[in-house]
Amino acid sequence: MAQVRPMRADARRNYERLLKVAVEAFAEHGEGASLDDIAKRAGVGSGTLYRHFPTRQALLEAAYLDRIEALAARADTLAAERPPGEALGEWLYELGVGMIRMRGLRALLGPAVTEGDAAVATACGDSVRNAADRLVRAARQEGTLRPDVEPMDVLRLAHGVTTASELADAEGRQIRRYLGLLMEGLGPRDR
Amino acid sequence: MAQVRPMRADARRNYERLLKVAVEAFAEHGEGASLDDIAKRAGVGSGTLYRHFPTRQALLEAAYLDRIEALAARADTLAAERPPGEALGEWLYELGVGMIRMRGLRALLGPAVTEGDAAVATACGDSVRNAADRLVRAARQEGTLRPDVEPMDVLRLAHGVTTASELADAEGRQIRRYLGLLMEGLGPRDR
DNA sequence: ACCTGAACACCGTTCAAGT
DNA sequence: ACCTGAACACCGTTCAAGT
Repeated sequence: MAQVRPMRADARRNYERLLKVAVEAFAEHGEGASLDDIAKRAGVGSGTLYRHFPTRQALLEAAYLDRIEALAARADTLAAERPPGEALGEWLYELGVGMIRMRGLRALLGPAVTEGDAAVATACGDSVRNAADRLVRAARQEGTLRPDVEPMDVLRLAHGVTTASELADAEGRQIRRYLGLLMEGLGPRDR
Repeated sequence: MAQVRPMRADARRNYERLLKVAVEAFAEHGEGASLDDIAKRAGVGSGTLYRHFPTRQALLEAAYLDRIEALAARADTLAAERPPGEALGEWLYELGVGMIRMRGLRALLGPAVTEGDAAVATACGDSVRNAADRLVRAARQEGTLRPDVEPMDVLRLAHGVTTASELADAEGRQIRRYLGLLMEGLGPRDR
């Protein structure tokens, strides 16, 4: 692994300003927020934005990296505090609430759960997939999750249910209920 | 209701060419297909497209109206042929397959299941909601569907599950399985 | 009554020129 | 080494001029 050379002072400053403005812009206008506008609001030329973040996905990833890591850490906390099935359900709920509150997070997580043969190995994707892996494995062992359901299935379905609850209302008030119905379906067969 | 005056011959011709090209373009490039390109390919000025279809939604609706009506009719056929729960499941499956095959149909149906206090009363939306209404009511009566689940909930969740299966792979090979898990969750509580 | 296409605004992306 | 901003391509939308 190449040692990452420290950025020049002005580059570092621009990088940080861009991230700060990007989070605001994504919150305001969703994942489609104008990149040109972000550059302008950050007071840099558009070329500078592209230099630091060659694609929209790269910018999204950098902007939400810390919240993704917080979510991953939260998975461990929940796993330690509650029985596996409950931990998984609560984690998915918090993930869903995050995707609704921080518009742009969902756009970032979509590709991470897509069967993209390559190019999906992003840092964010790995964090989320690993967290889901741990929770799903435990719930399966406990017997509260069907054995044929994979972590990726759970992530995709949670993503879909979040979308569904956003269709109900923009604030996602149905998310808990919809996730409950999903979890019921993911439980062991019993008839 | 105002009597709809017949279109002038050239207008009618343009209208139809636009629809035909639009279906192709949406299939090829998804809901975001370039309107300018559609006009060009249909051999009309861009103004003509806007005259006939003031918004992208209006074009989507006109393009898919017949398939929506076929789906609504299909609901009645299924209701006559199978027990209610099965009819609902199969109908949702066919709806999902349609949304994956005809990219653009999902974009059309999204707003139709959104809690938009107004402006949602489109012809397409009404057809789909009515069909879902009949199937859901019957399944509830039969006892294979939880009584607290509304038709709109079912439509939204099916929409979400379809999105989830498209995340798995572009052809939606998981849709049957994912819908099965959802239907399990929508069944009566039994423990 | 309907159509055309130029005009305008906006956005993404690249790259030559600057420091 | 990094930044700037003009330049280009593309798209949505409107509207004056045409038939």
